[in-house]
Amino acid sequence: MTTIRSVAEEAGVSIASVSRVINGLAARGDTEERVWKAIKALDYQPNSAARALKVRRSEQICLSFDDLANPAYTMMTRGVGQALSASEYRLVLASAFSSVEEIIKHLKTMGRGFADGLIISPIYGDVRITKLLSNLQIPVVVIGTLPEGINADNVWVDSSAGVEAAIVHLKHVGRKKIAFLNGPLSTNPGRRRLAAFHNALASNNLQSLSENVFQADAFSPDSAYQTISSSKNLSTFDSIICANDQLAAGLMKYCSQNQIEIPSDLAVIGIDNTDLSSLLRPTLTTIDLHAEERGALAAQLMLQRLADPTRPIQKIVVEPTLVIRESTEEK
Amino acid sequence: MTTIRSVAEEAGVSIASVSRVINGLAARGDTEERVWKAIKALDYQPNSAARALKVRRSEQICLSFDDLANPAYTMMTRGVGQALSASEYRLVLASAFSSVEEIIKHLKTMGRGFADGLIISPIYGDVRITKLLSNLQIPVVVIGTLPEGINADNVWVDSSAGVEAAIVHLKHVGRKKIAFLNGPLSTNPGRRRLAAFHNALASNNLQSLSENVFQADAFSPDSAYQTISSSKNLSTFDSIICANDQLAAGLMKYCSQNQIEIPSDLAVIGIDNTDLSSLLRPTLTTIDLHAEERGALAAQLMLQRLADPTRPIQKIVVEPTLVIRESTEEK
DNA sequence: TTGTACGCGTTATCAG
DNA sequence: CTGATAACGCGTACAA
Repeated sequence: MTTIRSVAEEAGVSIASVSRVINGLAARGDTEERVWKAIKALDYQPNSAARALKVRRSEQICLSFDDLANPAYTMMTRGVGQALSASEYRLVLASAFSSVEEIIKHLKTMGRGFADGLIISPIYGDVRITKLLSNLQIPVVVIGTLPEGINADNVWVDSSAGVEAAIVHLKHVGRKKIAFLNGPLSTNPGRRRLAAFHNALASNNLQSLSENVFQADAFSPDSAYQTISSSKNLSTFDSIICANDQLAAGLMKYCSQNQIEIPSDLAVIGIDNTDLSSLLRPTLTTIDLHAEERGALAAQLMLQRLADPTRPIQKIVVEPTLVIRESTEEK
Repeated sequence: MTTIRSVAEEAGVSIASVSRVINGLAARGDTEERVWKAIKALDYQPNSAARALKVRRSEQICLSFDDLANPAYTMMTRGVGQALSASEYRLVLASAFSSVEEIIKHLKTMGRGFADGLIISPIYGDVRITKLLSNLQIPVVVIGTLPEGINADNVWVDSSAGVEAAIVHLKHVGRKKIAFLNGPLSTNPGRRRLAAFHNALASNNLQSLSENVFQADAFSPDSAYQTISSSKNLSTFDSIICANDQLAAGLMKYCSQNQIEIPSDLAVIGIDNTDLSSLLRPTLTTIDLHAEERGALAAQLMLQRLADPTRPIQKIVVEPTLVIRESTEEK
């Protein structure tokens, strides 16, 4: 193994000089030159564990969320990864595959100092998670709604405004009987989007028809398909907003199999603007929540906080964008 | 900060005893009890940097690939993440966002000991990557074709067999004029899948029509769309195999915009069996290369090698599966 | 400007 | 079975 000692020997200087050269501190020209030469010759790489132990920084940032299967999180991961790739920090992934217990396990190990910061998108409102987060000794950036009592940098998107815009749009293209296909109510997005739906109906003077909420038990196409298949009142509505594109895709599959024409029989709107939305037939009108951008913003917040721990807490609000495609064209 | 010393003090024993208790070595009943009590009381977590420095293991496994934007890699990541989540190892992501230079940068830092193993899917045949890989001091598992001269555990899928099966299937449903929509030739999959196409045509006594290869410059829907739009001979063919589902989706978009009926005018086959394939209209016949499973297998190979560095090199071959859907139904 | 020496928090060795 | 102590590789006072 090639350590800082071997380099020092090779270059004929002390280890202190090698360390200084590496960390860009003052050194005489020829010393510097010899050190770099030795480093190249031996292909020396500072040991990150020793360095971390000494400087108390791991140069790693942990990204934690609930389910990598959800494309929205994939997009976020890309944003974070891209923003971090230019920095000195590595990205450690801690996806929990939809289990609160796993997230808690992860959070507990965060005290070990293997990460300098945590970016987390906590979709379950579990109090244990909140408690662990608030006890954390490293900076936290939350993507999504900030849990009660947590004071952290935050990237937030007003999904309610997106749902509102969707309903305004539906009204504008002449739809009045609007339904909502929701994901699990055990999640923050599920609860928030449903509430937004009801509020938006009211604020637009639209009737809230009975049984206008279809409740899927996961944010997945299959779950949407099951839910819709087993409920018999879809034909009551002329339009439906889905809590994400995956749900919309599952719904559209059901429609195409049951001779329900989109958009003539039923207008459909999704959320997230995933790749899916422009590839489905018809193409899907959707609320872009800018997941990738939010990931990048969260990473930037983290880098800034790491660079200056004293700066005031920041909250960045991202505005949703309604992307209009074929699935809501006028009849 | 609470260290092993504080725990020792609290428990009234030596730090050596604390270390032993933690690592499950022999200790007298009451000693053990007091140590655990102190650990709970102080909420002690061993510092991972100090531990890594001492035992020369970071308990991290690095996953490196070229582009997280490609759903196939997302699926792989999930497989790896899930397989690792039960282990003591963390998953460090090093996605390179389609730049060879970035991969090389990552590989160079692997010498620092921040990861105990590297799982990599090198799709560019760059010699510098091969060289860096062979110099690595930690175990490597390669997903995909093993670069010349590299001796590593390997998870390989015979995509040629998949293409062959696709062509047999097309022939069986009465298609004879088969085209191929390829991704970049600068990638291993691009080169291999194209070769497989030509071989399969020959072995099935099918005519290789002129200009039967459409060459996209990325494995993305947009790229497929551009490529097909700017080439005027698509109507020459009655069927087309695409180098992945993304390309197929882009192609299908073009078709639906240009009144080309699938499957009656053109049968379409994709590769990867991503979520997309069952959600597109018509649903897409595709070659499942079992990306998630390959990721999980690679992780298992890595865990096994880490547990026993002397075990012989393993190569796991995954068989592709042709998933038949609507896009290749008989006319 | 350079070198010596110490400490970061652990694990592991070796006497007791 | 336990406790003192020497590493692990690096960064940095402090002294030269």
